[in-house]
Amino acid sequence: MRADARKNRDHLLAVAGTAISEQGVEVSLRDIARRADVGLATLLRHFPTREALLDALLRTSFDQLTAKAGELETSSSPEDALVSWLRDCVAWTTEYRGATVLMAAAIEDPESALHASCVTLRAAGARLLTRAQDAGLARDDIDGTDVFALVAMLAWLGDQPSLAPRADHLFGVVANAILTSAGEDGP
Amino acid sequence: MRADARKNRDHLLAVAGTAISEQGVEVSLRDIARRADVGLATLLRHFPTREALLDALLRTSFDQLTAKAGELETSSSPEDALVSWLRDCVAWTTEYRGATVLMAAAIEDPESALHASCVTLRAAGARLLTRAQDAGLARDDIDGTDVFALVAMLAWLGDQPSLAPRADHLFGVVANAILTSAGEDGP
DNA sequence: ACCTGAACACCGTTCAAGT
DNA sequence: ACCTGAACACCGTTCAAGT
Repeated sequence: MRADARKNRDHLLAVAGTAISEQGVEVSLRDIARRADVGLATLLRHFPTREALLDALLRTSFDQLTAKAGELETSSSPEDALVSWLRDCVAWTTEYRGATVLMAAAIEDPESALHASCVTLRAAGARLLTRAQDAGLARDDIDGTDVFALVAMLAWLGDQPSLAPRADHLFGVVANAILTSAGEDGP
Repeated sequence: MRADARKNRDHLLAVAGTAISEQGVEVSLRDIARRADVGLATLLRHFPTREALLDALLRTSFDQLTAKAGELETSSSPEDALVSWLRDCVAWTTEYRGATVLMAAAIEDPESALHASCVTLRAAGARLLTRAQDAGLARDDIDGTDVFALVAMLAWLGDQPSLAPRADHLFGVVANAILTSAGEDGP
């Protein structure tokens, strides 16, 4: 890549990051280009779709979360590892309002630029889940996709201004549900 | 209202209903007007915002759900009443893809055309919850807004094509969580 | 190679002009 | 009263023309 192109690309990513943190992932691409003092077509040249731009922005965070899962696997109890990793995932999405919808769409669309990252993330969560299940600490009728869905639901909740105040509390309710043995219906 | 205006209004509602069931609540208003053989400005005259149109369409269903809650309060056990009503709410939203986001926004925005309907719905759910709590069958650290949020989460899940297959299963997980006594952490 | 302005087909909003 | 075409300011996409 030519030096000027690299510079444009990096600058666009920086501007896109702040624009998205301000207005959410549906921010106008034209607006990002304007704020980066660059033609809209230049943005589209570097990132042909909104998802491609998101992927470039999110990949670092995804990699960190995946790495974190690996650490927790050895450093914490199966129960603590799973719950605190889930909490990290949900907390992280608050930086990217609206990203959950894109991630949900990407998880089963191999064409999506976000697909690979989402699959990796799901696998990391699935490993922590399996570990907790093997220790008899998590219900065994759920799998990695269920955990992905539950995280997505809680992240979505945090995206809704009117319901966000309940997000922390309901995280506890859901986490508790995951850690309940399956088949035992209530008290 | 003049006869021709009434006719336009009814026709617009019918067309909007089918358009939304096909494409979700974000369908183009221009498209609805086109399919109704009416000027776009005429649609906007009857329904000044998208939410006003949604409200007119959803009010009937909301009233039915509220009435259903009243029936269940006397006809079923506190546990069955709550769970089957929640199931009805979630099932209903599959008709209106994307409506959950609008409902979440409306529940705390008194200016929204959907506000009153959402508040009524939440109150109906809250009554069923309280009844179950009084019988010692539901955790007592949640309230009507939490239930509204949980329903919204599950409805949102059904809206995501990739996660929808898990919606039924996770409904069971969440329902189970609601019916678990609070404070009792796992087995 | 890389960038860009301009044209395109869309969107929701608004309003003066018609019946 | 009610309806509507047209103008407006936006959006993302595409591409011929520039450097």
